[in-house]
Amino acid sequence: MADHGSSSAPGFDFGDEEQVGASRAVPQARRVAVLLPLPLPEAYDYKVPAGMELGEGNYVEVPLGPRHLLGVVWGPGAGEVSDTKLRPVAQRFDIPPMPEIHRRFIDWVAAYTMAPPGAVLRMALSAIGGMEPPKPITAYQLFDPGRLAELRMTAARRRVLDLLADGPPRPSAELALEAGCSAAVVRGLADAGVLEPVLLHPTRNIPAPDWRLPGPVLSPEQAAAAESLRGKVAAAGFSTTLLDGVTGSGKTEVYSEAIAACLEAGRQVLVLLPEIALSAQWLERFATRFGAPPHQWHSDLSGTQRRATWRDVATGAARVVVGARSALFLPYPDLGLILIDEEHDPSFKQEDGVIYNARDMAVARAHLGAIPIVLVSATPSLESSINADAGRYGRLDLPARHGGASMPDLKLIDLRLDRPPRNRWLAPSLVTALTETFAEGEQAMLFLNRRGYAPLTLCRSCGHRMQCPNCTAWLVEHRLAGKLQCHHCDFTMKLLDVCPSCSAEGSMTACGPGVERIAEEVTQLFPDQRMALMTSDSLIGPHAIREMVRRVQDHEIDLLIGTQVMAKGHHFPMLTLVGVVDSDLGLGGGDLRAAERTYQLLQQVAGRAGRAERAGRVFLQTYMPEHPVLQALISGDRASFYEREADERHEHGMPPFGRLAALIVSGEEETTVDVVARALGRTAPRSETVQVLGPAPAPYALLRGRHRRRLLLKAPRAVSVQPLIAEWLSRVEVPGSVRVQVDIDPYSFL
DNA sequence: AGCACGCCGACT
DNA sequence: GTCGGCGTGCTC
Repeated sequence: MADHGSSSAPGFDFGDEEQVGASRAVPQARRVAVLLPLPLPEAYDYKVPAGMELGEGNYVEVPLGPRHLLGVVWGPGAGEVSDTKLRPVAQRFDIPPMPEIHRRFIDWVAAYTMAPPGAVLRMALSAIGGMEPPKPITAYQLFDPGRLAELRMTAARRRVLDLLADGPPRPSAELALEAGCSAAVVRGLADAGVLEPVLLHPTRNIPAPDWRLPGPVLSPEQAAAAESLRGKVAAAGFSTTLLDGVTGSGKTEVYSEAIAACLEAGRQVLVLLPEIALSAQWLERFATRFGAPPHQWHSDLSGTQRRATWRDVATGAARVVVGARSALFLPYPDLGLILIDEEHDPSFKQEDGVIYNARDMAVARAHLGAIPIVLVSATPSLESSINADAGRYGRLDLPARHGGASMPDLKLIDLRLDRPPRNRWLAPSLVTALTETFAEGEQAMLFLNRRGYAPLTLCRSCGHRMQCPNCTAWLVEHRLAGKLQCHHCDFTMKLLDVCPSCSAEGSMTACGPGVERIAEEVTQLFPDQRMALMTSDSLIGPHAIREMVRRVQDHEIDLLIGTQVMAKGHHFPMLTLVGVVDSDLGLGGGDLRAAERTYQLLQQVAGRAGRAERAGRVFLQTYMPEHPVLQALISGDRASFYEREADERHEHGMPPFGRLAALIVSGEEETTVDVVARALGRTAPRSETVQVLGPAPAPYALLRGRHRRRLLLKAPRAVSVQPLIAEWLSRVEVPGSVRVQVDIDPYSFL
């Protein structure tokens, strides 16, 4: 082949353009490989039209079948498709090309997650609604004062002209506002040729966070940790550090010093948070520390905001980006530091489409970019903790609560001894504690990780249970909405008076509590206290959350009842009592991760109590007070709990000591799904070291109308599982009606 | 991911 | 006899 002229990236030789004479006997079309945001197995080749200059990373518009798509030049054309089939690139967009490191990252994520590269590119591009530069704004300036003579002057016109006589060109709306007239006056002047329209290119003048501002006074421990992080940033090489400190130990202040150091070095910073929408307080603290807000990236941005932010990242104007997991896929030209706050949070794991854990992909991104990454948590994931102990990650501990506040006092309530009355859920001692708290004029919080009124509805007459027709799940009663609702698909139905099975009247009974039912109980017990529900049903959007947080802070509310949305990162100084209604929820099921997850969640909830100078009390209601998770929580001995969990993982070869991958086989027809799942089970790669378990019904064997089976592959750490799985899948015939998803490093061990 | 092509039931 | 269901396959 005659492509010996190709040069190294970035930029390469596309063909014959600079070749002279007879070195190339047959003129070939200049071609490039363009990656499209579709789940295609590879990039497609396109012809480069005469006069168009293309380099790797350029954003282009290309035809595909009947439509036109946005794609990215991924490299030189592979040349496997004949010239006659090639179609030309339609357009090159005039924006900074996708950085080389970002393209390598996309390829890496695709290879790791076993997703088509185009599917990963799709996540990276989903943000951009279009490639057009921001629309110029029409402004007006004085044009021809000579024409003033022949102009019929009015008072309104006079004011507009006076404004423009000593001021910059302004858009008509602005002029009209300042002159106190309508935009028609401005238009009239323009039509008369007195004013001249000029196009202003909007320069987004975003104040940059200022690293020079003095930070808060740090305790010696904080200062030492901050200095260590500053050192990592200065070293400018790959490193992973686990910053481990209890709620209130000042982790944010510490890692802010790393942000300052990175800003000082002139590089970009990415901060990933589990749910940016919930973090108004985080943003406020950032703005206070750095004198300007960071760029935000989350699902609630409008199209315009998204485009602007995307552009700011691409041009490097955005210095600090705070966002949910998808912010990892923005095209940073010069990323110098990544921070993952609440690194243990399960919401970093994306479960649909490309299945990936943003925390792990971020570590890979840091490795590719040779930059430091800091994982931050009060309750680190067992993986990160073990990796730190093994020396793969650095570890920085912040032991104490900063500012003198003491840790809350945790107590177990043994529900077998301290029994709530029939059809009530709060133990007498918890009710007493609530009474005391309200008497002191302080606030309380009741936590129950269950939305709705009751998780199960059954018929007292025949025992019929209300189940979702599309999922293996009970229908949850939402009494406030008057509905039964499935929490896994969009199925809802009205509450019934008559049993659908035996037609008995008035026999349908709510079983067990949800937050609404706890609210009902509390209203009866404390009719004078102001109470609010805080769940994902009642708080839609960041505004609702912000408003609720404000009402609690302003003490317009005495008692909060909520699910885990309430557990995240809000500081309520007057909140001194936390009651966990059901600490055992989540411990069942036999998942090896259940204990860890419950520990993290309850520790986080407990951290809500007593932030200021007031001591906090936490009561955990349980039927199994001897359980290691609960013992670890009340003793405060996290170390031995983690050690035991780590031993168990080690013994079973579970992550991070071994590797896991899950295959999820799904389809609408159960028998076909079973056939495929069994075929995969038969042909599974098995050896002394590699095991495959299953197929077994997936945790929700029926979800959204699709039957699901699951296989779990377990291999030693040293084994690269992707090639094994690729080979495995290639041996099994999968009909189009069945989908096989690969989940590398599944979150659930089931 | 779209979109077209392609074989089997209910309409004019 | 057609219109239309969505199963399979292609798009450089």
